[in-house]
Amino acid sequence: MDKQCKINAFRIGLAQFVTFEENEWEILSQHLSFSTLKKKEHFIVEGKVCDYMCFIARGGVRYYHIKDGQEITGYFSFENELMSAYKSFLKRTPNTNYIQAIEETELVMISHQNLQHMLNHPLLALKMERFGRLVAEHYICCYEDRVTAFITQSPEERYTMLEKTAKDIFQRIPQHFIANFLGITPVSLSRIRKRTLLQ
Amino acid sequence: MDKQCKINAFRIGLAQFVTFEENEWEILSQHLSFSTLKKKEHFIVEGKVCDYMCFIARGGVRYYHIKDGQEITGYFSFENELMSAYKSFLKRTPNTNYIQAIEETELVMISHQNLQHMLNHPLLALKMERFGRLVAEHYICCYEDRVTAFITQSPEERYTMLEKTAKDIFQRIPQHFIANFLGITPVSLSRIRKRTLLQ
DNA sequence: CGAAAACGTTAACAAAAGATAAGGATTTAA
DNA sequence: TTAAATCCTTATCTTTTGTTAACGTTTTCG
Repeated sequence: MDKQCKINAFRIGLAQFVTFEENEWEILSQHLSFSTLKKKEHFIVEGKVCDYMCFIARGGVRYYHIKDGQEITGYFSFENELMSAYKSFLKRTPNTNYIQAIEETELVMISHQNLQHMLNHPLLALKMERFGRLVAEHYICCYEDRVTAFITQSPEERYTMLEKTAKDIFQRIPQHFIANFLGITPVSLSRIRKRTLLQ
Repeated sequence: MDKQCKINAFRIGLAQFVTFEENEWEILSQHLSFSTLKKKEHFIVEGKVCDYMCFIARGGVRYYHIKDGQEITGYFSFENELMSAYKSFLKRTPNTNYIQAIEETELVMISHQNLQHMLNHPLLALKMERFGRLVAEHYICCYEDRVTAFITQSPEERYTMLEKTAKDIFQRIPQHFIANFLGITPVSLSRIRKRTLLQ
C-alpha cells in the first residue's frame, strides 16, 4: 500500500468529520507520519505515554488489558477508523492497556506535538479544534451506546445484538476476543451461541 | 439561589475546560438561560430531541432507561457538572432515555441554537470549539474507565471500587439506583454488600 | 513438513446473579 | 396524621456464569 493511497484514504475518512480545503490540506499533510504494524506487533503497551493518534488505512487492532496475568480484549478498530490510546494521548499519562495489530496494519499518524502545532497554527486552529471536537463527540455517542448495552442488556442480548449489527467481525476476530468484548468468558459465549442456535 | 450566584458557579465550573476573558464572557453570558427542576421533574423524556446542554449549579439528576416497563438508572450528575442528553443534543435525534431530578435542581442552560450561534461568532468560535472539544474529551476519558470496569471487573469489584472512590453518593442516592449503575439488580447488590461486610 | 500453539466446544462443579415474594422500616404526600 | 408508596433485606428457587480441564481441530511458524 503506497503512501499516496494511505493519504487519500485518510482524507476521505476525515471527511466524515471536517473537510479540509486545498491550502489547509497542504499544511496538514506535512504533519503526518506513517507506519506499518506486523501482525501481533504492539502500537502501545502499558506504562507508555501514547504519542500518536492514528488513522487505520488498512488492517485492524485490538485493545486489551492484562488482569491477573490474563489478557482481556475490550475493543477493536479497523480500516478507515481512528485509533489511539485516547486517554493517554490526551492527558499525557502512562497508558493502562495494550493495543496490538491483529492483522498487518497500515497507519497514518499525527504526533501529539504536531497536533498541538496545528492547533496553534492560525490557518488551521479553528478547523483542527472542530475536528477534535467532532471526533470526540462521535466517540462519546459510541460509548453511550456501549454503556447502555452493559446496563440494560444481558450478555445473551448483547451477543444477539452484535451478531445483528456487526456479523462480519465474527469472520475476522477470534471468538474469545469477542467474548471479552461482551464482558463474558469464552466458555460462556460458546454456551450462548449454542443456546441461541437451538431456539 | 439567585441568578448571579448560578452564573458564578458556572464560570468557575467552566474554568476546568477553558477560561473566558471578560469580553468573551460578556457575550457568552447573554446566551444562557436558567431553569429549576423540582424533585422528580424530568429534564428530558424518551422521544424528545434534547435542546439544551446544562450546568448543574445545585442538585442532581439521574439518567434512566425504561426496559420492559422497568426503570434502569445508568448514570448520575450532580452540582458543578455538565448535564445533557448528549447524543440527542449533538445529533438532533430523539432521545432514548430519561433524565430526572433526584433533588431540587438549579440549571444554567445553553440552547443548541445559541451554541451554534456562538460557534459561528467570530470572537467566540475558536474558544467555543475548544470548549466543546475539551468537554467531549473529558467525557471520553470517563467513559473509557467505565467500560473498562465492565470488561475487567466483577460486579463485586465494581461495587468495592465505587465505595472507595465515591462513598458520598451512597448517602445521596437510593441503593437500587446504584445497583443499576453497577449493572446488577438491587437484590444482588444487597447480597454483595452483606458479603463484603462479613469479610 | 511437523511440532507447537491457538482455538472452540463440551463437561462437571461451584459461585454468582436473576426472579419473585414477603416483611419491616422509612419516607412521602394527601 | 395516617394511608400509601418507597426502600432495603432476606429467603427460596431457577438460571446463568465462572472455573477448570479435557479433547479434537485448525493455524502458525521454525
